[in-house]
Amino acid sequence: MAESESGTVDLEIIVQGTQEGKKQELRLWLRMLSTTKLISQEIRRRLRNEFGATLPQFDLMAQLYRERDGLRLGELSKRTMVTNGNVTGLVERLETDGLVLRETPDGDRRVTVAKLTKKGEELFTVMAAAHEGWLRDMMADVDPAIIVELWKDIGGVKSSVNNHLSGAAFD
Amino acid sequence: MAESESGTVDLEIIVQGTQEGKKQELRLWLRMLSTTKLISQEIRRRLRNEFGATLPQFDLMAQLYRERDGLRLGELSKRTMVTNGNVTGLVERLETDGLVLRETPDGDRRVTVAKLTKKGEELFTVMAAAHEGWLRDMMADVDPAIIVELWKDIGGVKSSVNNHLSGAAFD
DNA sequence: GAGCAATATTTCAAATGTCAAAGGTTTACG
DNA sequence: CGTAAACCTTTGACATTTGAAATATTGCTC
Repeated sequence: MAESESGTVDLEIIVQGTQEGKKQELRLWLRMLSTTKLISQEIRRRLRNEFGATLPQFDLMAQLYRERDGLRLGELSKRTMVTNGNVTGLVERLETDGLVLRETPDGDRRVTVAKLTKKGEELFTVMAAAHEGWLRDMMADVDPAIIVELWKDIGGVKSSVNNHLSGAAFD
Repeated sequence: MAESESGTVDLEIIVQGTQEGKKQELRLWLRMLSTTKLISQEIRRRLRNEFGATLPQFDLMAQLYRERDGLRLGELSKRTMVTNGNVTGLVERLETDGLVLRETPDGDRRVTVAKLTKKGEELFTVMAAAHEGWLRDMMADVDPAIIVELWKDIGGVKSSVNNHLSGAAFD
């Protein structure tokens, strides 16, 4: 990081400017998208082969795992970035498998809260450990310092995107 | 976690090591995933509102646009990172809308080649320009140098992942 | 307390996505 | 030739996804 402060003009920037200069964002986006797809597919494959689970199910369970008191479906929807209607079906299937249960709190009958069952917790614990290992494996060739830097810089991208949405959203 | 090179010990690494040290990859992955989802949703929304198109359709057309002679469905499947069966339906719908056409080459009747129609080309040209602009907007707050750096470093991640897949794939 | 806006979830139709199996075609080999 | 292996696409069963409309419940206002 930190090239060319004030005063001097950096050659690299000039080169970029003349070569392309405009489509850097598009190029970055395409690479982010393909890399994310690649990793997703790999995780999906392993979740399926080793646990008979799907990635959205894993994501949903991950959210419930860190909120042992359960989450309202709307909250689940926000945290998993999945639409409401989608959460309904997802939770339904997980309930069928006995991994999640639904209950309506006394105070407000509009609300449905989903929780992990004992069985769900146990399964998730195993899956989460495997999942973390898969990611370490996949990124094994990447310098740890780069990983930290990527995390920060992608955070910057995320913030920028959040500030330029047409609809409404945040982090 | 294999830190510490020879001689000097970097403070930052120590801090990382004591704080977490292990889950950096997972943390990065979660951020990549959420950021990608965020951008995807925004692009999807705008494609729908402004052009009545979907993101997978746009992706598919983008591939055909840069291969004016058309692509075999298998090639389309690889480039869009979508399964064969999915490409079939995608192309079918685009054909219904008159944006894409299918033809079987003389030499090999197993093959189906998809091409953009005139109408498809014209629509894609307009969409692509808008699409690029949206990305520039969304990433407007990110330093251009960071964008280039992210592109490179994510490339490194992609390579690493490709080298550690359980199934088979490449770039 | 009747009516209505705000909340929260579900339902619905259409599209996308995976995987596995089935269908044709071509190629290679004996 | 004739058959088996290899190749390419489609089909089928399910799961996920979105967006919009429908339901249900609560809370507020007059």
